[in-house]
Amino acid sequence: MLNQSSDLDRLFHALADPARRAIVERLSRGPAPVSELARPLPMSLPSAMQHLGVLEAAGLVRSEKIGRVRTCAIEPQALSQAEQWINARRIEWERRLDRLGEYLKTLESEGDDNGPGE
Amino acid sequence: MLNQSSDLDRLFHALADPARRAIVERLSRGPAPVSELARPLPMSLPSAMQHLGVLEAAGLVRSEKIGRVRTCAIEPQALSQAEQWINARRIEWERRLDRLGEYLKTLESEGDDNGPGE
DNA sequence: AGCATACTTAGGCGTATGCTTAACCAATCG
DNA sequence: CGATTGGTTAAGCATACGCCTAAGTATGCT
Repeated sequence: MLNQSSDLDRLFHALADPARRAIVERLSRGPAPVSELARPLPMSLPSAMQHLGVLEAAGLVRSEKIGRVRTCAIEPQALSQAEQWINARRIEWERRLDRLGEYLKTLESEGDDNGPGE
Repeated sequence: MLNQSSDLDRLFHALADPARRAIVERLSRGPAPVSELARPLPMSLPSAMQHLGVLEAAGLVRSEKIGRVRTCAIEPQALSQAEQWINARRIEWERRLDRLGEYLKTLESEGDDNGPGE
């Protein structure tokens, strides 16, 4: 595949799965070991670990192994990136709607009768 | 909060692809026909249409066919849902960090020596 | 009518994803 | 030390994804 998987690709992909979002939700309330993250999930431990791997690859989760326990924690910055992309889109369409509003006002005050450009 | 899952699944999945994000970015600047959305993408028209289908299934894009031209437009509300989920997570961990801060302050002022819970 | 345009549908192909079980470390515990 | 607990690796399999080409439909132009 030609895919060079950008940061956002990995981020959104990581969030596109209920199990992974559940993990993020849990970790938003505080760090936890792997087994605790896996327990509520309807799947085997290795599968849960795979999801954890995806989250870690996306930079959403950081983990450290102490003794035989790996403790996971959320990495808030990563989520911010996704938020920023979404925000940027909103800014764009809001600005566009503003321009459209201005334009319509102009038409109104000038009594011009051209159809709207879009 | 436990389950409108598949909505978010579709949403984040839709955003996890650069071609689809490119389409959303383009549509944030205003409506466009299918062919214009497809032109800049490094793929065939049918493939682009498939992406469009994913975006539409996710509720991110709405489209209407007039004559032989299908015009697509963005559906801002859909993106808001994703934003809200992300926001909710941030609220949670910020509140958690606040509580942690309070706790540490308490320890400091009381000179107590119990190990930290987390 | 004949032809171009703008999609749309159908079928197929290779890779990625998600899940499972079984086996394998490594750090405790009795 | 041997058993248990917590995690990791390996191998396999079914399905989903993303892409393609080829052919089909519907609209508009001349």
